Amino acid sequence: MHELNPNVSVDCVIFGFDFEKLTVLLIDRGQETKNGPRLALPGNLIYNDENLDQAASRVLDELAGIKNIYLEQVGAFGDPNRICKDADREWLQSIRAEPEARVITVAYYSLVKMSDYAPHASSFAKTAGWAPVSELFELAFDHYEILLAAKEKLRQKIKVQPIGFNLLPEKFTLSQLHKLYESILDKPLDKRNFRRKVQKLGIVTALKEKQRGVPHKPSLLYKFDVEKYESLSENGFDNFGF
Amino acid sequence: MHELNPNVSVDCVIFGFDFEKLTVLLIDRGQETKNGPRLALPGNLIYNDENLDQAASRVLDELAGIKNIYLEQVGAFGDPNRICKDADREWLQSIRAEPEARVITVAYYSLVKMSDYAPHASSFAKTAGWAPVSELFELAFDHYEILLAAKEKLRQKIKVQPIGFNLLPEKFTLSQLHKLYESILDKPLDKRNFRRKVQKLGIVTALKEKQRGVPHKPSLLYKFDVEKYESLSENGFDNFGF
DNA sequence: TTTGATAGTGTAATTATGACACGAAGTTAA
DNA sequence: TTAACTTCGTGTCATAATTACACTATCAAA
Repeated sequence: MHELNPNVSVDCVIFGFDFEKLTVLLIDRGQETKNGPRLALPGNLIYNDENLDQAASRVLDELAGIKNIYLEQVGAFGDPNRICKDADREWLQSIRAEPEARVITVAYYSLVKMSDYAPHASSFAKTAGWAPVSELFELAFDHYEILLAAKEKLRQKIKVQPIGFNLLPEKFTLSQLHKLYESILDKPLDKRNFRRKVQKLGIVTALKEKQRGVPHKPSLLYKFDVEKYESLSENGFDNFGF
Repeated sequence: MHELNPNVSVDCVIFGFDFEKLTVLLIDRGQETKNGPRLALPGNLIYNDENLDQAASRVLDELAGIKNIYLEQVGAFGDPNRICKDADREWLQSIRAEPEARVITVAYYSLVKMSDYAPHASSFAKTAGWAPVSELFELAFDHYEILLAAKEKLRQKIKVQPIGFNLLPEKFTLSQLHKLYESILDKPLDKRNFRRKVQKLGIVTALKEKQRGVPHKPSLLYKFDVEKYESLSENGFDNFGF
């Protein structure tokens, strides 16, 4: 039946990249609650006739207008006190949860091309906006904990699979890719070694086109080469790591 | 309140190692159901006043008498049809789930020293027993899918952290460790290269003691050296990979 | 034309990996 | 007691991957 499950929600950690830092999409719950910060991850209860992945996609679309993106489960979070029933009563009602129910949440992270998604307001969130991950230190509920877990999953995943391209536009420079990897891995990577490695992987193709309008030497643009990536994967190659 | 949550369960993939193959602890539900095999992962509904990790530990203890072991979350599984309400009505009742409720499960995997745990029967399971992972092809509900996901998590994890020792007795031989890694990674590893790598890691210590009672040249015994491992970890070393 | 900013490039030393074979040390059975 | 069997334990060499490191080129703006 198409009804809300009062015990299970999904929360989405939507990562973006502003060419400088890794960012995350947050919603502003409008008013300070007694026990917590205003900023929260977009999330909502699931319906009983959808699976978890579908629920995450739906929430992403409803709350941020985002469709068809890279989405991966982080895990389930279920501390009995993860939501404070007193302080967050109003909030719980606004998402149609029963204020007395215990809510377990399944967290997802997703990677989007930041420019594609101008955050929009919804009935649930007064406003939504991008915040640099490294400048956040608290969020509502247990969402900061979820954010850290998502960041860690992303870090591990990107060491092993070339998913970073989901955060960049179709055409990008190797410097941008470089900074992206540094942001996610939280450590400096040698420029020349990075470029050598990327080029040896063989999954980026240089375009016959340069950056325009920059006040310095323009960089060659590259694209992620899906065909090459897939043919490598099919042939058992599985080391796309950094 | 200490009551069952009808919508959320935990299921545990308990891995063991019989010195030949990776095994998993399964319970036998006693009778064939209309739609599925008898063998299932140990699992049960959670209580509303425990967190998910606690629930997994509790279930492990109740269903298999296992305490204080390595435990890691695999993820949440929530397909609306993961449990067939008609065929499994009896089973649902036996674990006190409401037959009409939709149950989402949070899966964990754990690593135990097989010899420490003689599987026992419980009120939920007629019998419990170890089965080689590689010889299984179906399980009740979506448990085979969960098993595969757990195996994959374990594979990824062991590439990066020395958790394999949880599957071995205190004293073990390098050949046993070697076979363990081959079982988990599902591929042959060169003996000499493996031994070189393990020894260079510096987290096993040779004992002044040999294997006894084997009908061939006895092997030196080793132990996992927790202190060395921790001091390496603290100093930022993080490549325990294979 | 100078300044400032980023792009783009190569080498050499070190370390890690992968392939490969045989004598040693026990037990068992003839 | 000897022969057969099984697993243990070891080293080298070729190749590949990683690390550390510095200067010139190209563009825009002042």
